[in-house]
Amino acid sequence: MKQQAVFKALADPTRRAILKRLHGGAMSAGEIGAAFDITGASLSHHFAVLKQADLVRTERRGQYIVYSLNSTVMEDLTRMVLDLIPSSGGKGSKR
Amino acid sequence: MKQQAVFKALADPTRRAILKRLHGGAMSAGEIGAAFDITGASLSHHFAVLKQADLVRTERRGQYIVYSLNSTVMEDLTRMVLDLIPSSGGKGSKR
DNA sequence: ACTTTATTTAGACATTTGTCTAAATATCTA
DNA sequence: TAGATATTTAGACAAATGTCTAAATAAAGT
Repeated sequence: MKQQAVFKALADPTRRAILKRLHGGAMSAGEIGAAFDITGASLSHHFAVLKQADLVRTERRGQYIVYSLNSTVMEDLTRMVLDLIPSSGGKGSKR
Repeated sequence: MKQQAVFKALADPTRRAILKRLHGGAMSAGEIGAAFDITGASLSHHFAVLKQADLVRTERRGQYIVYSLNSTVMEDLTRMVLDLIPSSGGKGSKR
């Protein structure tokens, strides 16, 4: 599974901000990057990490590359976290 | 808030395993460490990271130091993650 | 008081991470 | 085709991370 990749991806504040930025819907790399004070190259690196964790999807739209949240993996994330917490009804609740 | 510290702490698989190990209740550092193939010093480092994130509590019990989950912060964690996911009723659902 | 057991601290070291600049690739438009 | 715009890739570099060994601290049992 991609558990490790997902948690690693979430460990960086810029990447968490990118995910939040995508709540409103799909955006191009440039639009997302406008909110951050780092180079496009650094942004692209963060996108790669998010993509590897399968947290975002990409689609080329002409000149642009459009990013969107992968809600499936987002749900997996919820499960992963709940699994970390006791008494959540998950595998962890070994009573 | 400790958001960054919490996500950083969760980024390491050993630390996530430690948290899971504590589901069953409080355990001494040594008991926890028995499950891992790293030195006590490395374990201690992981404990420090978890403590800084306020994910665990410590209490000296004679010769031992006993660790337990801090369920308050665990709940905060849930909120943080849900906040990362759209349409979860949190701040993110700006509609 | 000494010894043993449990845990942390200090310091070193290799690996990973986040950032940058410069160059490459892809697409659009004149 | 040439030039402009958007994004990624390659390579470098400092800082952070996870690990180790050795030494320090704390409590318990003789």
